[in-house]
Amino acid sequence: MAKRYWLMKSEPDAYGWDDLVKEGEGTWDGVRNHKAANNLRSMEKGDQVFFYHSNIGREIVGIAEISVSGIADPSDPDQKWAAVKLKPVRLLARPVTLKEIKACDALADMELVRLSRLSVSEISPDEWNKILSISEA
DNA sequence: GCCAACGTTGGC
DNA sequence: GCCAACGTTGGC
Repeated sequence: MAKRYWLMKSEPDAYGWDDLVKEGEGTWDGVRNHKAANNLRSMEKGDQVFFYHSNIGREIVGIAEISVSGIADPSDPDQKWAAVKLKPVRLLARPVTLKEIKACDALADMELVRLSRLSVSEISPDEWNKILSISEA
């Protein structure tokens, strides 16, 4: 399957970009929302992920890549929920804030904006490239 | 199976 | 700290 793009949110207090870099590889578990879990199940090794900091910063800070997909959530005793592992790729040239995303017509109906509580959402290649171009502008 | 009440998340 | 959006729960 073609490479896909995702956006994952985390509160930096709980698990931020710095933690991911420190560990080298992070497990994305603890997701207890069906829509988000479906997205996790759709991910494949090599997919690219924007790492978004919610609450503190409210900005996309870096790019990560799925390193292991389709595993069971280790924090779930029933092993019903999905999880993936991901590795940091690089920081963005500069963070792209939620404000900038909302201000951009091409990005205004991203799931991030429409469903602010969804912790894992899919991003179209166009949206991905647009965000990259904002960060490098 | 419907719907109101409640809890949680996250932006402001 | 407040409020809106959404998911879940529980009564019927």
